Amino acid sequence: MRERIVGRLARGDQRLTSSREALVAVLAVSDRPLTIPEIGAADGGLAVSSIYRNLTMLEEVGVVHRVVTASGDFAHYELTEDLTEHHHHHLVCSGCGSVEDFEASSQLEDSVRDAARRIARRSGFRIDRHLIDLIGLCPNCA
Amino acid sequence: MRERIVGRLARGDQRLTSSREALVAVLAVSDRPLTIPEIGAADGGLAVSSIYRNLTMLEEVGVVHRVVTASGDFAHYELTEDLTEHHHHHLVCSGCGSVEDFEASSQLEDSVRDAARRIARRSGFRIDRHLIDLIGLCPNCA
DNA sequence: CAGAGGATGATAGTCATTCTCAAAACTCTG
DNA sequence: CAGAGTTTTGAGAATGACTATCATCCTCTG
Ligand SMILES: [Zn+2]
Ligand SMILES: [Zn+2]
Ligand SMILES: [Zn+2]
Ligand SMILES: [Zn+2]
Repeated sequence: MRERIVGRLARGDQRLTSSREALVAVLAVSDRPLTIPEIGAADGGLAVSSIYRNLTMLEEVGVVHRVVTASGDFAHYELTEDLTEHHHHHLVCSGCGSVEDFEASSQLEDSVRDAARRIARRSGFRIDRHLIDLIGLCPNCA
Repeated sequence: MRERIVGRLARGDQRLTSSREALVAVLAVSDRPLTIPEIGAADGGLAVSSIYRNLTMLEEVGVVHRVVTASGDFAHYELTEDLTEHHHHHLVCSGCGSVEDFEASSQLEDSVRDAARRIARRSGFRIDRHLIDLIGLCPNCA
């Protein structure tokens, strides 16, 4: 895993500094996508501007994925699926903005892939990934 | 349709002014969600602040739905599905941010509803709606 | 017509995110 | 280890989508 991260960084002429390793470690330990404030709190002494700069760069080289749910709210970050090798989707609370992971049934995944193939043929889009969000209110907000 | 819009506005103590009717008309004619600049261009002489204010209000009373794809990019607006009576999903270009509509197969819709039921039971979330985006590059950007 | 309540639009404010740049921390050679 | 060259960091300024403000304008009712 560390291996592959170093590899992807190298492909973009970037190094795995201790700040970046700390960011990745925080995300690796969480079972859900985290916001910048959450990451900052977990990591401790890393400047906000550095968190943003490094996460943006880590996204460009394919180590990290940015999850946007509502505008004007903090984005959430997680490791990319091909690093964790765990394809999943999101359960989003429209009250507090929190995000949790869930795994879809293989029937659901198959249906989405079918749809993607069909739509790609018809529309001329090149489809790279899909996104399935279930949106509602978490126990706290309900 | 105009009927139902007036009804929803009234429920929120709001009237259907000519500005609001113009906004709704622009959205009703489009086959895809539009950004604020697009709506402004289509409508002509309506102040940007009024477009924002009215769309926000129309969203609160359930006439309009705001579609957020990337942060720092314009949101897109469309009429709510229970006004158009046309449940659909989105094909999003990660290059230029454009959004198109597509209709999912009933098999896909069934699978999502199943997943929602199962996840709701397990997690305690109250799930209100689902979102399926296919993300890739449009013919222009590819 | 007067007056009250709401709608409009120009502009100022907010806030997540990005940019800037000087200082600090590496890296590499000798 | 020194010291030059390069990269990264951090504090604060800048950006830009969006929201709040408020004086003015409309639209009703009586
Ligand atoms: Zn919540
Ligand atoms: Zn999936
Ligand atoms: Zn495009
Ligand atoms: Zn659906």
